[in-house]
Amino acid sequence: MINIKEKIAEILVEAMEGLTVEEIKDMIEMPGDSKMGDYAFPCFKLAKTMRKAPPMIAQSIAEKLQGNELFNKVENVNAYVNMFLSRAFFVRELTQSVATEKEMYGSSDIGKGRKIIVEFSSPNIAKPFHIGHIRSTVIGNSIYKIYDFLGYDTVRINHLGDYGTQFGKMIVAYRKWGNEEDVTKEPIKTLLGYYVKFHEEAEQNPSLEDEARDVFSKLENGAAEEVRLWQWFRDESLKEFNRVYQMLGIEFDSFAGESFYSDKMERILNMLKDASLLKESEGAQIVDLEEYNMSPALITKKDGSSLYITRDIAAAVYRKEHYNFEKNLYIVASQQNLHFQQWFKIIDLLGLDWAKDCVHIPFGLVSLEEGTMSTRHGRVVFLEEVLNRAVNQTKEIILEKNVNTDNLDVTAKQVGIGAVIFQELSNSRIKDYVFSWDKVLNFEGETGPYVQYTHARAASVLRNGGDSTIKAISSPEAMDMSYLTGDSAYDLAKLVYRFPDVVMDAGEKYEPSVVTRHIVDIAQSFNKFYHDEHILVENEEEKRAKLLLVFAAKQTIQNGLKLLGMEAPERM
RNA sequence: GCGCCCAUAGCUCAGCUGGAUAGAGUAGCGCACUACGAAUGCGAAGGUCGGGGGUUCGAAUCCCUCUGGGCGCACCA
Repeated sequence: MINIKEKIAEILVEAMEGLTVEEIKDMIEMPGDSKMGDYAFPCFKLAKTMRKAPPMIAQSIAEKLQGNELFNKVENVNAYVNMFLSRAFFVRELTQSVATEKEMYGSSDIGKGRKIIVEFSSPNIAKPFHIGHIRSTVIGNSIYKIYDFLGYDTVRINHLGDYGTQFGKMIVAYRKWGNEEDVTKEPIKTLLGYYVKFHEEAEQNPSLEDEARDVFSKLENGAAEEVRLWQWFRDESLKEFNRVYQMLGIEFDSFAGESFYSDKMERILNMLKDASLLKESEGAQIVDLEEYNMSPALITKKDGSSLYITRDIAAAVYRKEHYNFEKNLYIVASQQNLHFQQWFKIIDLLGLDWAKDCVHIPFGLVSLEEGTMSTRHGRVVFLEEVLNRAVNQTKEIILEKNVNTDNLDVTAKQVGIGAVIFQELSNSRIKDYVFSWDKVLNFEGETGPYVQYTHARAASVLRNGGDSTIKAISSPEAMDMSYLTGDSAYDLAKLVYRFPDVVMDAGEKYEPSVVTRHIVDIAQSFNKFYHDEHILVENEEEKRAKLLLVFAAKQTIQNGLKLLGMEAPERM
């Protein structure tokens, strides 16, 4: 498809000395108000170099552009050059591209041969998968989808929290109060119970903490009984996690969690020693980061056992050697900002120049109305329950509205789970939010169901279009686009046109909400078009042209939903 | 105490690397189903962009400062 900004810049470059096409391109704006044109060029900055008043510069530029086939009108308003595209020409270009590229519309090959690792979800074994975990899981999955769509060679890693002192606690608790039958029957709830009980007891009896650390130390040294229990807890937990991943339609390329690096940490310790970075303090080994304005990083405890920072360093080194990534992304809560800053600095100090390629992508905190979520106090909302309730609610709505679906259960799942995902990806990552049932079960306004509904509605129109639809899509070049020059049709086309840029932008910012927002805009614009214009008209030429635009909108919404990790139902 | 993040309509949030009159959704109010799906659309109303300085032709956006909130800061992850 033609790149309009570039085209404009190429024409303008002749009129402006000393500026490159790229620089001019960056100066071109797309006004929010279409009365001021489709593209605009502010001339204020040029005043100094060209030594002329901005309005005069605008006037001469406008004259240069007038008469070009790309534009319908070019005018000079308040030192802005406002450009109005030739609508028929534009809509033709656009709809042809979408009809040709279809499910690849918006994709790119800029990532070809470039490896990117996305670490996300990473729940703690033996603890429930609660609503706090949805963020890393869903945001990470979408970032993976976006990079995949941009042509990158992606690796999804679930860095399971399957190691550490918490397992010492779990094992101690199991031995004191647990039994095998309960764990097998309901693994996570039972294990959580042990964990909670452990902390209650430990308040009275602090020596339990030491006992737990001791047990973890044994586990790390390969003691048979400890390893057996740990393995069992891990297996049972994974079964339960996989059920949630399946509901969400999320997969991973690797489940190499923290335990995977158990035998790779000694090497890291040696590297740190060789670089003279290790220092003893209060019996523990630390890296002093004071001159970088950070608190010291604790590498090993006084009993010699490891901490997660060392595992993260070991994981990064392993990944560099095993995958040779170009970028290594961590979708982890903002609470861990300092942790990442610390160990990024440490690998930098180790002289590993790829430290700069490791990126922490933080997101805000989810809390409950009654306060911060706390696993050990049992104050959590289970993700599975949220998903199930959303699905049930959807079922009720479908039955109540008596709409036609192919399959009630499948559709309810697509819409209900989609609603939860969509809401999660609606706002900027970094914002904190308070979980509320009312909000997560509300399907009106800027929600997933709204976008999916719009998609289904477009699908319905295309079905009703029958043969005309097929002809429109198969030979888009044979269309009379003058039927698509009305404001609502044209506004829709402009939004569809921006989709590839939006995907790119979302990738650069690691921000799926950019895609979410944009498909809401497209849906709104489509619904307006739908109300303003009759699509299935008598005139075959007009009908086909309009169906082609409907197809372009529907396809773009679908591509966007896929990038969020959602389904795009044909009926709902 | 130190560090990082957030603050825009009653509520939840957009606002692109500074650009023309700050936009959606939601709640409340008033409309529109004899056209292709009303989980929809349209209209009116709703703002000292947390306060104060500064840079600039131009600031919600950049800099400084204050206030309010969140998170983190040694043997958990």
